[in-house]
Amino acid sequence: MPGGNCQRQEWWHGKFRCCGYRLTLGREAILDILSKSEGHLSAEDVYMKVHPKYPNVGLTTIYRTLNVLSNLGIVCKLDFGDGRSRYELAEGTEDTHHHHHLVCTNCNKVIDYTDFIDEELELLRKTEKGLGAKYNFKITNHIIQFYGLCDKCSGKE
Amino acid sequence: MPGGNCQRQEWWHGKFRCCGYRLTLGREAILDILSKSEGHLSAEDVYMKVHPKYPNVGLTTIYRTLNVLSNLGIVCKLDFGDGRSRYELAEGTEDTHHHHHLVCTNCNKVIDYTDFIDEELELLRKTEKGLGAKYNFKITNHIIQFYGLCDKCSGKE
DNA sequence: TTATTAATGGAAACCATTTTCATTAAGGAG
DNA sequence: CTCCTTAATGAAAATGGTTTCCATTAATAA
Repeated sequence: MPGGNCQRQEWWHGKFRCCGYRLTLGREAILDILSKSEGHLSAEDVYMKVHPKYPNVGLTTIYRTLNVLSNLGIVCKLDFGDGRSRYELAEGTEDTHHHHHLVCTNCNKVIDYTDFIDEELELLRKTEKGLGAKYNFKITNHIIQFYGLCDKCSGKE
Repeated sequence: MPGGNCQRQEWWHGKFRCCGYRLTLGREAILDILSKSEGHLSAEDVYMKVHPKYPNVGLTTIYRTLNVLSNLGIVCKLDFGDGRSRYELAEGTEDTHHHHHLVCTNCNKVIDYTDFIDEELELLRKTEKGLGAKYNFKITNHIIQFYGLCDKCSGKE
């Protein structure tokens, strides 16, 4: 598992290569943005961040690249119920700490939390192993999300 | 918590009433279909099932009703990454057993599983309580999903 | 350097979902 | 039971995130 920026690039490089993908400027730009931003970016968010530095990278490429990255397991595609997909670097991509989400169903605010991670990891490991074997499923990722009303929204009613 | 069909209807009736919603034929039809079907229905799935018996219930009403039911916590809105939302009766709506999903990112096949539920429930109870207090979040629902490649799709590579 | 073919961008297409608006009907008041 | 208020509805149109098309560009292997 890579550590620094250089090694990380090498890693992506390798992942791309061995799957027959070409490493282009646009893709590197997108990976760069993702690794520098805190999660939950929509395709358009990524576009807005990439555009100033690389004005010739179109939104279509953002979508295509995010799909590729998602298929490779490098980014995780999320849905918070606001009609657009969100993307963040998947765990295992160094400096990404294991976390999950608390989503307000009213204002769509999202809180990352890292509590109970140890117990959670224990259960997840067991579950992944058990389910993987039972259903012959090759598990690559998981999502845990809690839904409810946030501080402000629960007060309003 | 209601048991039979009659009591269940009473329960919905009450939930609707106390929130100022009117109980219409269309809404009852939709609830009826949801309670008779195994989960993971898209809005259009519901429409197709409701239509033969109630041809004058439009797709718009299906969407509107599913939203209302989702807000009331009667149904749970899910996303399996295939571009359309899925709905199923939320837990706590009797005969709905606590379960989660195993989603194939290649063919979108979904497997329900109920393994490790006891340990999971323990963790969830703790997490909900802890997070609820810490962030002053009123948690009403949660989702746990594992992603990966199913039996068939992992063999293909 | 050249040839092959994946990658790209811009425009158009797609399609699930939402909005609009005129009409209908649920449910409380009398 | 009837009337009245207003939520609910359906059909059509609008919306908007995402994908597809296609001609052009550029990354990689030979």
